[in-house]
Amino acid sequence: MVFVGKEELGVVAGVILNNSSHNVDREFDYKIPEKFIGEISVGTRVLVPFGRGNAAAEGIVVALREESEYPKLKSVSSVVDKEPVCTQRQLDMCEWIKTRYFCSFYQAFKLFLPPQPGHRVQEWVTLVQPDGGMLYEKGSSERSVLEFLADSGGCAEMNEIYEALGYSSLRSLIGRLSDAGAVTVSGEAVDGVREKCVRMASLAVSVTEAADIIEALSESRVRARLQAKMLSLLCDNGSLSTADLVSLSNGNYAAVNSLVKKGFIKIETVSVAREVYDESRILKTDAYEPTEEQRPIIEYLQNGIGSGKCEKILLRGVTGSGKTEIFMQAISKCIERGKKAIMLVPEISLTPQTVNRFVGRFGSSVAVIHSGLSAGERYDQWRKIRAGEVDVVVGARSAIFAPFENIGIIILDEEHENSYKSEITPRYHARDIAEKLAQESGAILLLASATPSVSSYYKAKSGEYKLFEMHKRYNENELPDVKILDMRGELFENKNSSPISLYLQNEIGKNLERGEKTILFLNRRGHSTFVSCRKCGYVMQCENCDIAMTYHIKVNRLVCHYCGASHPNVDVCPECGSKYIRFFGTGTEKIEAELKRLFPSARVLRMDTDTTAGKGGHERILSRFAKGEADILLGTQMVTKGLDFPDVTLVGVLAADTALNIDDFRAAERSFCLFTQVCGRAGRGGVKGRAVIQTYQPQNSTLEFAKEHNYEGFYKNEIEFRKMLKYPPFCDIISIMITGEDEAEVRDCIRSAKQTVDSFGTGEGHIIGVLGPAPAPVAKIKNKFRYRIMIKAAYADDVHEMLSAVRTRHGEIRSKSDLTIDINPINMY
DNA sequence: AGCACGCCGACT
DNA sequence: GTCGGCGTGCTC
Repeated sequence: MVFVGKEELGVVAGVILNNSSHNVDREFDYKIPEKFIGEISVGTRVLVPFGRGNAAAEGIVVALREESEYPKLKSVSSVVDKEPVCTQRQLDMCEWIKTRYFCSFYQAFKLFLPPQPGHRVQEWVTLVQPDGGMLYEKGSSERSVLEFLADSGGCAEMNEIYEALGYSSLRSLIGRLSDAGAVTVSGEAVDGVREKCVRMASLAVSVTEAADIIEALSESRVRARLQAKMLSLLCDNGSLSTADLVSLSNGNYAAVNSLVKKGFIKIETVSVAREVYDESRILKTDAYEPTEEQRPIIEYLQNGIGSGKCEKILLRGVTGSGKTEIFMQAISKCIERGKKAIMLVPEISLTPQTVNRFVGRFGSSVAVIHSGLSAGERYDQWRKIRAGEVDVVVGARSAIFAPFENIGIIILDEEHENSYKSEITPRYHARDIAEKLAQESGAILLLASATPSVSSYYKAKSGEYKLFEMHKRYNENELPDVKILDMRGELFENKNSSPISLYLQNEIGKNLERGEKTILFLNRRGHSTFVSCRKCGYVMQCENCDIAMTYHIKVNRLVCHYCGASHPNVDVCPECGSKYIRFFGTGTEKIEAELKRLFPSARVLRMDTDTTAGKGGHERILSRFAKGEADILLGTQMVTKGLDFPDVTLVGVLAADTALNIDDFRAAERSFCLFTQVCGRAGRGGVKGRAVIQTYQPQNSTLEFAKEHNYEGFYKNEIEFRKMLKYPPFCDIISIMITGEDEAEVRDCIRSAKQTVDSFGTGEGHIIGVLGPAPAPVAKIKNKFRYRIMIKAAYADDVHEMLSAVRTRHGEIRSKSDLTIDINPINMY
């Protein structure tokens, strides 16, 4: 028994395993051997023997106790972490996430750690008696394993043996050998990501002694002169990394070693944090005097921070109204009160510019987390946060899990953004997590957007959130004039078959003449959205997905935008053999070609997933545009965010209809945001901008509201529609999806899920409606069939029992198909 | 998830 | 008569 503080800690650990299976997703008790007592606490990862084969499994200790109700305990076999990697508070949150999003405990737990590629458990089998094999018959599998081990130097990894010998029941075989005392099995957790280490050299003698040594060495031959130079470098700099020492002296490592041998210098290995920004190159900024609109909001936030009372606030401020300054002054106060701040930004907006603004204000007390960082960089950011070295985290969705305690404020900028919702298990929404976290920490939750989500604005209007609004653009720039262009007359009246209307062509021409910049937006990449045979009507489809393939002219290939598969373009129809292949639909590549044709001298930059691949791809294109290397920026969604370009005076939305007509109840909301955002890019820096939205449904009310920059009007209209048809925020939508390669099995599973749903009836009125089962709109992706049931429930929490039952039932069937439950999914395909 | 136990068909 | 199929239950 060991004593930590006043608390008496037990010798039994409650461990939850890293096992996604629902059946074993619970606590298992293990004895803590004498040698590990004191090393293991709640929040430490351990390896334990699990199952009949005693496979080494990783698990997280969630409880320590005196004794177990279970009589025959196995023992913890090794300890993974020197220190606990999470707190009790975080473990409680895991439980909450597990319940709410129907993932396993360990999947939730992993959210709180930096991603660790290469982290795995190895099982080592070691030969005990070198001649033990003699006990077994020649040719027996036991004998083969022992011989293999002897050949491998007496020790091998379980997988290695399996791959070499291929026995299907290797584990039980090893188990028998272990019982017989011929081998031992041990587990080891290996890490792909480690601390970065640097060897630092410093003087082992005093500076005066060094001076004498330098003099003596300088008088000797060539090589010793190098040593003298190194010594004098160290005299000047105190200590240097061995690499710097070698490069600064223009020398080599032999000289360094020689100095060590002579005892003049000493070398220590120190771990260093990988830096993700260079503070010295970022201009320091100070808070500025807030405007009349900003002041009351800043004051309100500053008064609330540190009160220990959770408060939820929605800030609606038009683009350019100075929201960021409000965030920074609030964070400033938060730090002053000794509390931590989390600043969430959509991944796509997390540019060096964004980071620089925060680092410029808060210096090195900022940690940054986003997907562009290497695993090592993320790990170091995580360690810095955990060690309490920073006060502010700026990051994308996953930064909400930063290992902070004592949080004062959580900010979600662009709170309407879809990227806050995770589309992989655990399918959490950062806004929900933030709300829960703010509640538990007694922190301020600040949601901000120019076009808040309908749900959040509704909550603000009904008093759940406090609402602040800002209507003035900071530099008093006017919002652009928006023209809704009716494309219906284009072909027959204007005899124009180009996807760019004559009006827009004319406007682009004017901009080119005046040397002003243009942004064109089209929500489809590639050249043609589908390719089909004019003779038989066959549409080129992906072999693995139930989706038409997109033609990409640059590589002359057909590409599937769902699974990424591609194959060479076809000349003849694979179905009927005719040569009449035709390309339909318009993507960014086709527009690029069209612009070349219409304006041969214009410099066009295309920005989509294809041109921004790789690290810093966005940045590269945006900065080229900012530097004036192009006249027209053409791209998908990504041109609507990011840098501000002062000389953009014209924005064109080429096909508004693709956004307006998506089969999703949020189509209007998304379109409104999109158009508002993209139009907001026109006209900064004094010149009034123009925006042109091309559409075949000019009477559409969403377009009208976007034209007028009328969020309130849009909201009133939209909330009525949602209320009438019972859509969020008046309900939660739950998707139950089965995916698998065997279509018949997938159908069986979804039917059984439907039976379970039906058996709950309307769940005392909690269930508003059930749709399906039916194939999902994209019925197959990557060779997996997808069947789905959609449920509308007043509150997702109220139907938890029913969903739980669906999952339990699916577990009982033991099918190879997967079940996914998604609360308020973003993608409806 | 794995793995063992257990009860029914085609093989020496 | 046995070898091996995968249905069912358990894992601290």
